[in-house]
Amino acid sequence: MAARSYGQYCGVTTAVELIGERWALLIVRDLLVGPRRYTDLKQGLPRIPTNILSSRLKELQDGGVVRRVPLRSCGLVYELTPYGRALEPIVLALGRWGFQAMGDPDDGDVVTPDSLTMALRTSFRPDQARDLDIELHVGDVALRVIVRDAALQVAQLAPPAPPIGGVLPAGEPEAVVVAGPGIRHLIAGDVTPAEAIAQDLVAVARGEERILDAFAQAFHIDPIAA
Amino acid sequence: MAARSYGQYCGVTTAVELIGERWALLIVRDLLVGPRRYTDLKQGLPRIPTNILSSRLKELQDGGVVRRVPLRSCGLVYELTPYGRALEPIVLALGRWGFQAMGDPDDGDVVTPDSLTMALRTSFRPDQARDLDIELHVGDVALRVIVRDAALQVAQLAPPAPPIGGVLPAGEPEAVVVAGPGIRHLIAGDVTPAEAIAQDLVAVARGEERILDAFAQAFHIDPIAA
DNA sequence: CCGGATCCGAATCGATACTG
DNA sequence: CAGTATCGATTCGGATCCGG
Repeated sequence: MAARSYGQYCGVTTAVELIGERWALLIVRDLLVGPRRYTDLKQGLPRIPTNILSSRLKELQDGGVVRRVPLRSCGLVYELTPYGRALEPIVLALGRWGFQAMGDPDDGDVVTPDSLTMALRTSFRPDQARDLDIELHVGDVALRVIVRDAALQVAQLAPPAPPIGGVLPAGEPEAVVVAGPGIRHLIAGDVTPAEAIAQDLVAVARGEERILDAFAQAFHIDPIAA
Repeated sequence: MAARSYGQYCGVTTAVELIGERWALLIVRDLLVGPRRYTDLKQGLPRIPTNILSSRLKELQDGGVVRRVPLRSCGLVYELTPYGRALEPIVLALGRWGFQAMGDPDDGDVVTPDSLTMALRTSFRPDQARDLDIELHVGDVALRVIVRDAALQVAQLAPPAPPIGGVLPAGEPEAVVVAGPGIRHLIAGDVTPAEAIAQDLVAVARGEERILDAFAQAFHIDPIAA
């Protein structure tokens, strides 16, 4: 009853009624990284009005997409239901599609830990990836990015405390990579790793610059054939 | 500058800013069937206010998703750009996802030729499909559905004249199938073809009832594993 | 008929403040 | 921490109108 109906009996329409409202899919995006508390979501979506976050969570619960789970250690988290988790390939595909249209960031655009985590998942190519273990900084966000046996693992380091259930990987990364928004040119294959360094899109603060070859191979989004 | 920004530098966010406004993805759904005129779109989306249709088309053009093409035979059509057409797997996946949540139709819900066409594409399994040629009626909508060599072809018959570029298949269909909304239970595999007939979800008006076996095999959506 | 543009009331959204 | 309340700013929906 939350969403005004489109008046059509159709799967796409039903889907859009469930997750098509403003902010809804971004909430799902963040929950795909892991369960989150109300406050975590609010921080990860800095511009969302709190009443809207509240409404969306209620609607997503009514739609069977999200579940509210009390924690034994006080507090509660929101997490995706299996049905909600089934959106993962769709959100990843949307991320790849939208990636093509990303220009330079507008003033005030931020990068959040969850959005960057999903961006990495979005561009990850299991079949091309060799093992890799780096610390990646973009803006304020710091992630530990580990590829092992064609599997991607991302842990959030700096801004807040590690999220619930997030286990910090032991050991030291092979390298520390510091990047800005221009890193998308590396992922898009517009520039080689060497060019990316030369143009200051990316810097390797510690470790060998050759690590970027492995990075660019593991994380890549092909342009849409015209 | 149409869409209010979410303030994040992220592919998913960019995608949602391009196609996340109300009605936008349904316009894309219809355009995935083929180029459409303004009036076609308005008919296929009976509840869309005309000013909204107008705004969305403008925004989709600005976003590089839709193109406005004047026809030599007078008039003009909207069609997807290659970038817009790249949404096809996403829209199909969303249709499959939303299908799981479809209950019975609400009062006033309609089925349109384009939505039914996309619903068939959504549920089509090329690897399982044997050749098939039927006329399918759901509500007022009549389609000619042809499977040949694991390829699906759908032509719209009754309500309006065949759409631009739509070629009516020659010859007679093997069968005429008349269904209601309950056909989704057949596609979901909740019922066998025989049960679907017994429960009056589907009727074979002409031809052999066994044709439904081929139909159910070609068009199927697996439930999401819980 | 086609392809919209305009106007206006209703519903939603955004920003801020406030509470258990 | 996890929301609710309030209120002005936008957007949406429905109807009408207009030029070709």
